[in-house]
Amino acid sequence: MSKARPPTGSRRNPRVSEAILDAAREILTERGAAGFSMEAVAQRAGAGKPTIYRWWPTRADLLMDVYEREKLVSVVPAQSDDPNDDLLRYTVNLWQFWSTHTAGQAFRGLIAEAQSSPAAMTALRDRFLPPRLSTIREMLGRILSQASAEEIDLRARLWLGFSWQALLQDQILMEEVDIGRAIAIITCPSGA
Amino acid sequence: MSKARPPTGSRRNPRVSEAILDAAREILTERGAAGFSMEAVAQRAGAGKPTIYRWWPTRADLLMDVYEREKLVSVVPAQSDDPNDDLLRYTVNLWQFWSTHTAGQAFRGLIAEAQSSPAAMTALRDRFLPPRLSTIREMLGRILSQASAEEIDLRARLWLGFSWQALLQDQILMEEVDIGRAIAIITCPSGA
Amino acid sequence: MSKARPPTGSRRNPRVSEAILDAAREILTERGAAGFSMEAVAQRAGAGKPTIYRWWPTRADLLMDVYEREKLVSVVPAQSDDPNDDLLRYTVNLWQFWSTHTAGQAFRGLIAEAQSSPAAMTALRDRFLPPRLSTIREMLGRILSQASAEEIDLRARLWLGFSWQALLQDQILMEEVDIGRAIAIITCPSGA
Amino acid sequence: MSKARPPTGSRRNPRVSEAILDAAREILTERGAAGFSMEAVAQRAGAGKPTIYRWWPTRADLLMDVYEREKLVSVVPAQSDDPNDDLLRYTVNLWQFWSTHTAGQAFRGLIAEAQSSPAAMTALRDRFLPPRLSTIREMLGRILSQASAEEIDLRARLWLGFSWQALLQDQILMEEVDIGRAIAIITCPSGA
DNA sequence: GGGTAAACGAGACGGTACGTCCAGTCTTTCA
DNA sequence: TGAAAGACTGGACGTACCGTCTCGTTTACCC
Repeated sequence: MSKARPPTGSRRNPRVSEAILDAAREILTERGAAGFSMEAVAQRAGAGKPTIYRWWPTRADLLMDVYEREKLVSVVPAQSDDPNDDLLRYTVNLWQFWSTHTAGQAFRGLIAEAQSSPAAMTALRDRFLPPRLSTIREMLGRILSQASAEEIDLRARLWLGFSWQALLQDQILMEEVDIGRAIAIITCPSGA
Repeated sequence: MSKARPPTGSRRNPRVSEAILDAAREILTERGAAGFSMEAVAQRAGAGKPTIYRWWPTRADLLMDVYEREKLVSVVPAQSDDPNDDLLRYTVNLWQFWSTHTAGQAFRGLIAEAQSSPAAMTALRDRFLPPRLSTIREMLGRILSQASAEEIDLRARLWLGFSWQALLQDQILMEEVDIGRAIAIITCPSGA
Repeated sequence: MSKARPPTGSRRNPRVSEAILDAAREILTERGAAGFSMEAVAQRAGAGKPTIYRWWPTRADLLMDVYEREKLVSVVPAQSDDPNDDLLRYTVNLWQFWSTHTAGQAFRGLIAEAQSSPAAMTALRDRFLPPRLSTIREMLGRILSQASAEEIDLRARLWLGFSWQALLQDQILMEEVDIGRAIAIITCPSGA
Repeated sequence: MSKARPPTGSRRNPRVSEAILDAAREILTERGAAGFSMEAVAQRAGAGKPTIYRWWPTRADLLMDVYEREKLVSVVPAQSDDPNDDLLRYTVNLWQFWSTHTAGQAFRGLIAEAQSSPAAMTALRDRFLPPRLSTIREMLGRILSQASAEEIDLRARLWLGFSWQALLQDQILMEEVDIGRAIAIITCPSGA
């Protein structure tokens, strides 16, 4: 599986990073989070393990990077004049993205890793999630324009949890209608 | 109707099961999900690995059993005349249970395991969660007495996801007020 | 694989011994010395391991017993008026016996066992071999009527070694002619 | 028991092989073939099991290697002008070698292993024995200069068997006189 | 334009854990 | 009371990865 690659000498070789990320992606797609090991990635990429560890010190780093690259391709928050629909579209796209691409497996692996590795937990909480939560908060803010930051944050967590429980139970195949109703609930106007 | 002859031979030794579950509990408490290995449990329990595998064929089985036994001790759904408060109490107790006992680590380990082991995923989804979701549905049903089963189920998932995201981010330390507000949101009356 | 068997309570049940020996024989035949374990025998016989250990305290005992029972069937030293031919016949029969029956595997297992178990070594040397060596000595004595006991014993060992090295190398398929020539050599008249 | 050893990186570290072979030798000497396990060798050598399996895929490989290294030290066929005496000397030396060194245990372990492992049998028959049988054939050839190859081969097997039966019965303590007489018999001139 | 430094493939290495098999012993049940 | 059978501890099996380390090779940059 090792592709012939001309060495670049003393500068970082971008082909190598590419090969490694490709390999990681392929393994996640073919064998899921279970088959994902640094060993397997190195093997498939035709790279040495130290090379991987040099650029991605932990498994979490690699998983996050794979996820990011996939993300670029598809999920982008829209900004129409119906913010409610924007959030629905975004959510539906995200679930789609998780179910049809490598990303779902990468994310599942990342969350699993975080349960046993403090470093991965930190990376997840402090690096990976914040920008994503921001996006959600921003969308929710457009819907509930008068709500406090705490209120928004709480609803963002509800949204996050709803998506996670579906992913982590391998139940991300859900009718758009149902997702819409869930969105409706977590955006319901706060009790006076 | 011929009476089946009861099998002869030694009976399962309850002290052994106890020792194994105790060891598992202690390891989860002391070292968290990361340090939890069948090997370590066997070691600490002074038991042979085959003995463990005889009664708990997979890691998930053992984790679930540890969780169950802990559960008996503490979290029980109340049934007062304020169903809204019942749900809050239950949730607060559960988070408390997760944070102060072994249970949180066991559950985190179980969810992580399910991400890479199909058997664990099946066990989680088909054996572990159903009774718990039932409890939640029942409580939600008392609050939203006119809602359809699908509606209740959806809100149960929202509740589940909210709890999971907190647990899986190691953020189960939350003000009771906030939990209350989250509960309020997922029980908000469906838009007429 | 367990055959239904009425239990007999506090008297030894001959059916059990039979079942165990049968199982041992079958396993040796089907899987060779490699697959022969007390566990497997107990399993196949539908017996408990302690039952086996009660009557055959070591693996060697069981192997020897299996060998003995097979032996009754076939190899008997003849006693014609050509003692040289008697020995040849006996040897050829023995090799045949080893190659076509369970016995070869049992014997190989016994010798192997003796290399790591002092008890098995003792049993082999002091119980199993003596009667067999006697038979050989007796036959050799008829051929070399004037040789001393030491002389006979030495040649018996040569005969024994010749057969063993063939068995232990899985090379017991040898032309009768060659066996005959080997016999001729070890019975050659001692140098004057 | 692990001795500090500088790592050598991507080239095989000879100190490691040494440590492993030393450990294997020591265990054979101290505990005999019975106590010889890959686990114990790894433990004593301060090496990981995979390291052992990398270089010696089977137990037989390791036993053979231990045997070879010992051999270098002592048993070498002489070539005087009395070929008969050469063979005697060689045999006596070999038995001595088996009885006073680690080698006897290694060889016994190897033969035992071959009875239950086809791979070990192959290694024994196709790799280990041939050079040794050649030596013997060569010596016998010098004694019986007119004998055919088949004749020599047969007598080589007699010699081999004689040595084996002594080793495998733990009876390698034999008077040199007796060994001499056995040699005399298997080198007796073939009947006209 | 020759020497140095970094990146890289390769893979050895000590470890930990896996899940399984077997040896022997202990305990319980039943005739 | 003693035979039978299942449960048990414990040790070894052979394998998969972990993360670290050291090699030797190949450029790219700097003096």
